[in-house]
Amino acid sequence: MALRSRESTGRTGNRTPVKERLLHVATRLFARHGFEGTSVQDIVDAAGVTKGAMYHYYGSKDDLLYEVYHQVLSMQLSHLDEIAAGPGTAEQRLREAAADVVRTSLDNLDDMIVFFRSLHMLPDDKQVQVRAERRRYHDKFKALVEEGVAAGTFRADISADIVVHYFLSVVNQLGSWYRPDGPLSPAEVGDLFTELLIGGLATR
Amino acid sequence: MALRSRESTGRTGNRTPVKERLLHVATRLFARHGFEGTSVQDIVDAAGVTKGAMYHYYGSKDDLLYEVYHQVLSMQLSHLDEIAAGPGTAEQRLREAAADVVRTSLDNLDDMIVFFRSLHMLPDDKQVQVRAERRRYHDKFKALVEEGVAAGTFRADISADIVVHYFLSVVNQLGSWYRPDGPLSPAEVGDLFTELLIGGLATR
DNA sequence: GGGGTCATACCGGCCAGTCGGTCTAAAGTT
DNA sequence: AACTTTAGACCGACTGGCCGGTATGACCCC
Repeated sequence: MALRSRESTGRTGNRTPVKERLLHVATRLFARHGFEGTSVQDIVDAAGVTKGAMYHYYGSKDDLLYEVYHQVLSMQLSHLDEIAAGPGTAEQRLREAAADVVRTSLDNLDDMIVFFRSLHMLPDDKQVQVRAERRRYHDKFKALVEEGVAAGTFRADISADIVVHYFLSVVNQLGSWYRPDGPLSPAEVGDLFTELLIGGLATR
Repeated sequence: MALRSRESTGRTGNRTPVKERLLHVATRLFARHGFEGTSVQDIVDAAGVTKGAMYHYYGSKDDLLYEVYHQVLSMQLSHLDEIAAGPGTAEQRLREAAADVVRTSLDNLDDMIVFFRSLHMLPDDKQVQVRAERRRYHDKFKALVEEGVAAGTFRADISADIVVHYFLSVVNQLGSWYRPDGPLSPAEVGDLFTELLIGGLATR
């Protein structure tokens, strides 16, 4: 053996670093078979390494799961920060934010599937962290809605909290019905859902 | 031993039949800890019986899970059938249907939590059955939307399929944020969400 | 005395995590 | 320039525990 053709890990022609490769295949497997339905052995097999490698980079199987959450959450939160602080009326920025969160979720469908299905498998302390991040997103989104209400653009008889729960539910469930090979692109779905949201919010 | 104080299963003063009690505690535990996070031992302990009892009434752990789905789905489908066939305009009936599905879901929150989180744990054949039932619900709901579009009440530029996915997502996610001890009753949430849906659908 | 209703003991399999070890390449050392 | 040391990257056999499911038989009511 030992024909390890330099360039680090060989076997298949896969050249992405082991650590990221592990996270990637783990996300995929978690999405397909669930967290509990995926053994560590499955993951390392799919990544073309062994358990030693995985436990070298990650402290536990839970760690891997946490990384999935952290990655997608921090990405979406930074998007929202940027949009909320940008120019435009409250309605314009809410439209952007809504379309963006749908689009990015559809672009990372596997992460979303894992997200809404396996949160409860995390150990309590990490679960608290995730919920806190999620809450920050929720509140930021809510602030946008409240701005629109204050401006008279949106109806005031439905609390912003409920509206946000309403719309983020739609986002979190994307993975349960959307098929990438279907007729609608992520951007199209984003636009349609944004329309439905704004329509429901608009004052008559 | 053998101080079984008649009245069937004794230990605690619980008098509901064992079979239903098992399903009930199983639902509760599945909702709290997930399907895979709940062992058969946990279930029978909580029900105050032993494994012998459980495997007497149910063929497997999966069976228990399937019962949860079947129960809530058939209930909601029969509701929808009745509403759709009832009197009123398309909009009126859609309002009723939307409010009802939210209300009944909130009244059976544990079932909903299990529902959207553990479907993938079912063996393939049962999963197919559940999806078929779900599809019937989806299609019936969709027909209502299409009726409203045909009548000119709802906008025609958003496909009914997307609208149904949109709203049922909201329903399926209820378990992830609603707290029974919160400020809103199930009926209130139903009304608010119905408003948001109809508003988004209405022609301008 | 037979059918329904459970209890108890037990098995085989899987699975997260561990641990000692190997390989390699860069960093000192002389 | 050869030689040693060190540290990171990764391997893979092993284990201890849990978990779904089964086999067998006791108890009770008709």
